[in-house]
Amino acid sequence: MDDLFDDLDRSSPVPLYFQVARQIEQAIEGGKLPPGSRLENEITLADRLGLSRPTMRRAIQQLVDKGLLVRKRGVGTQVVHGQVTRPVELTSLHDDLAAHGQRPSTQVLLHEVVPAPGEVAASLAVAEGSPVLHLRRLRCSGDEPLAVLENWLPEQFTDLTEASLGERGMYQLLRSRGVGMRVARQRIGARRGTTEECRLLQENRGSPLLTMERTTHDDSGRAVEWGRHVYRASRYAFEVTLVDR
Amino acid sequence: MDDLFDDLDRSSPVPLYFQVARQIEQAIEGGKLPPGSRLENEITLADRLGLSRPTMRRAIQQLVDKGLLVRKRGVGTQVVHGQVTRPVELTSLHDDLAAHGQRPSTQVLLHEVVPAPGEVAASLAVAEGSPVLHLRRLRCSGDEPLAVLENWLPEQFTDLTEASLGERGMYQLLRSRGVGMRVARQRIGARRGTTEECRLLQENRGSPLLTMERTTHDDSGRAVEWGRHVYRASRYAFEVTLVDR
DNA sequence: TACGTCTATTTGTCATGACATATCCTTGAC
DNA sequence: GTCAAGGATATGTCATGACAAATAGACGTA
Repeated sequence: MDDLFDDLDRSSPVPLYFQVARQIEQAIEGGKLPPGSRLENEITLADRLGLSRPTMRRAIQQLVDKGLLVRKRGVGTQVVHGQVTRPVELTSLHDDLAAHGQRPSTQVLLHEVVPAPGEVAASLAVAEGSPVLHLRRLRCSGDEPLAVLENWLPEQFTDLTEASLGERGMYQLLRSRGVGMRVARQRIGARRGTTEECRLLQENRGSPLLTMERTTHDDSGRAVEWGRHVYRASRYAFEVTLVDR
Repeated sequence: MDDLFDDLDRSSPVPLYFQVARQIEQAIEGGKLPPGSRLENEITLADRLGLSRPTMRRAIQQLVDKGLLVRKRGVGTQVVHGQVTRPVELTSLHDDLAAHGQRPSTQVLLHEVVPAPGEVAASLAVAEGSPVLHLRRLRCSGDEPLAVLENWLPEQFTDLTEASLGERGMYQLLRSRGVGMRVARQRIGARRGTTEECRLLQENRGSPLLTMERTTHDDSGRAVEWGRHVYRASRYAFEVTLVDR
């Protein structure tokens, strides 16, 4: 019980609360903290690690937000029962696939700069008619088609090349240009696929598809991207963790 | 700019950071803080309200988590562009509908206590074969059917009556019994509806439906409920806000 | 003009200390 | 034996103080 933690690196740029959170998370994944088990109280833990209580609290809170821990006032902190799943985070489909050991590939179906139509302009909060980059891509995992991704990006990104989009995910490209994406609002629904969508995705005509509409904002609050995606319902699902605070 | 805030009530049981967060939120909704506008720096704000900086930070952070604000080190805090939507929270469909002024109603299709099948037992983290309450309900909004809700609850809730479930939402019932729900993991997908589902939902045969599988845990980390729901894709969608921290 | 440097501003991280409050368990009274 | 009161324990809230680091703008130099 006592050797749950390795030493902390106070010279590292990685914040202390983050180092601690990761160690607790690993302890949970590794079975050292089985589901339902109780953590020591935060004051003792902080003491043992030579940390202040706020720092310790922040580490624990981070895992509560991830849905791994549950706290109850006057009682303590416990590990949540049940299998640990991976929640959706602010990543792209491309990154998700790569992280799961898949081999993502992309085929650019459409790549054009057009004047922003009304709906697009409203979602991106740019002037109607201002130049935007309109993309339509087919995303595959291995040999299997997985999703049709349609996106619009504001003027500052109209120089993204078709070739670069074929190789690296859109989020990766944006990040490498120094864009700090912070918030995304998604709307997840379902509908029958169009004939063309089903053809692209190698599904039978009229198959049910999972739809996702998303606006992503950067660290200045400006819209960076608006997208309408359709996924093969037979191969894809969204996972979400909700926490009440 | 200066009269953004009402006075704070230090005797109220509502935490100060929460009172502040709500006031900022109202200022955003009311247009006093338009999209893209910058907040004063947190030290000044804290001073003006007679608060400490950590408390002010916590208020702001709460709104960042909700996707309303965006912060950037060395720069400041800004209001996110774009329409403000309501993210899904840890509420039931019943509560959601009621909050939107709809008139939710429920028809209990099935209400039985059965020995937990393997899959259910695993999701609820109870012994296989232990008694569980198995529910199947049709949820309507006004006159329109909206979803078929199938749920399993562990032994301690097997005494929930069919009548009570017809009147109040399941989450409401659980809360009134002192259950503090804290974490839920959802998996959102899509598929074609079965013949019976489509009949219940008054959809054409084979219509696409939005599916949701969910496990809810209470503040002790124990599973409280496992559910498999199907929603009419033509009338329902999930909204999710993701924040990168 | 163009470029790099310095500085002011702002958020990020961390420590210490205090009191409030929910919960559980023990103890004691009836 | 049952119920109520009280204490122990843990998390929740809040204040104060300090330093680190990223950013943007001003300034000076080539």
